[in-house]
Amino acid sequence: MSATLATDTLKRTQAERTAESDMRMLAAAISLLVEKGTERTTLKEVGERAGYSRGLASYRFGSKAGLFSFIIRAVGEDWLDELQRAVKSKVGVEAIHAATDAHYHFVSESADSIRAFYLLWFDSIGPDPDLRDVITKVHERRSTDVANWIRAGIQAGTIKSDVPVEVVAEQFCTSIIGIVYQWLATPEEIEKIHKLHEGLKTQMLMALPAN
Amino acid sequence: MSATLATDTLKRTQAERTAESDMRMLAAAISLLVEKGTERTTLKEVGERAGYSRGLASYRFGSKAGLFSFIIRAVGEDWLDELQRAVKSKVGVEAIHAATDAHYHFVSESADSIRAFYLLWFDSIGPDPDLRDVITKVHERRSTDVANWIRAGIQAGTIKSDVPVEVVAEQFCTSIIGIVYQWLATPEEIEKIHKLHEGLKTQMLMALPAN
DNA sequence: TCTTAACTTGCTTGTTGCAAACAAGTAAAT
DNA sequence: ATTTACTTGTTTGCAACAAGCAAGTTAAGA
Repeated sequence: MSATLATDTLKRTQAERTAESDMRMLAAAISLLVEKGTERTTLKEVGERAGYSRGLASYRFGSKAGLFSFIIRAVGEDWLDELQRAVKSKVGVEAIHAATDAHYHFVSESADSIRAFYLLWFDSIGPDPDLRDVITKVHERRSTDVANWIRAGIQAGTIKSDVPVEVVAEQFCTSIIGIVYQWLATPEEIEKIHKLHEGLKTQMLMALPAN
Repeated sequence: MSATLATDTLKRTQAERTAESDMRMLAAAISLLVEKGTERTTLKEVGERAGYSRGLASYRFGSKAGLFSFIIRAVGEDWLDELQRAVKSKVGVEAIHAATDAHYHFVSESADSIRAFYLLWFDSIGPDPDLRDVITKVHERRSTDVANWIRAGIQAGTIKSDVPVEVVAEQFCTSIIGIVYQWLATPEEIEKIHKLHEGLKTQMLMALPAN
């Protein structure tokens, strides 16, 4: 019993305790979301699968919506950064293509955290203003990232200066959402998902003409 | 009391009885879905708002998933037909543009039934195989409709014969889904929704080049 | 500085309210 | 009379919250 956790040799600080229970409940929630979807994921089971009591998830996150927005924050931040890293210092169409490739890459690897993240994304349509706001924030962050890549392309002279930057950025993000829906609905058709990503790349190529 | 329903003057056949309760529960469910979303719509309230007992919706549809797939069938069929009617005998890019315009038109009119339909559409990601199958069917129907418009355009000679028909059709449907998500998430930004529809039209124009 | 008492925070258990699902009954049509 | 539409009773399970227990933290008095 004392050997279940490497860090279990007594005297953990309170901060360490919550950090660990947060991490373990996050992992438990993600695996449950992937297994059963948002509806049938229960706070009770999250706590128990994490190795705690049935009540802890409720207590810590206040509500199901609270847990869900915690997950989105935790996974979302990481992931936006990951996409940025894939793009590195690229600009214009190159940046967008790199981001699209990276997106397909992560999706095809099917990391549980990404799948859970997008499950919650589509759950946000419901009238929990809590969740909705968090998603809206992630969406805006993504959209401005894309717009900035386009603007940088214009400045670098690889994209005509009269393209409607924000509109194209929104189109890109909208297409990504559509693709993600397909992926969640029919994860087995990975080849279709790949084609849709490739199609999006050529679509952006046409929407962002060179000078 | 006796005047609440025009058709209430006794002696209705069993078929009429269920047809009416089905209709009234459908209407009640749609209004509840629009007001509260899928999560907080209860079978109890559907029955009561329709003017029946708390138990009827449960009894008739068996489960929440049962009610939801009934709604999708009822609204979905009508609506696919409506789109076909807007397209009439047009083919090729013209047909797709007409369908896109019609889609925007219905969405901007914000008929409750359409909104409820799409709320359920996004709910189908969860692991209710029941709902998922119904949605998949509607999606496939829509996709083949689009593919047929493209093929007809090729036959009519207005579209080059080497375009990947199914891929473009899937791209179109995927973009529509993305746009619908935006509409559900931020219904107040109707101008953005309009621009996304227009953008989709030019996107399809480029994906389906003339001979 | 050690001890220990007061407190703060993490976590658990008890309870309530409510919805889904189903069973068993009543009323209306055939 | 029997099938079919609908209602009412009951069970089960979860979210939400309240109240308690246990572990960690701070500080006063030696």
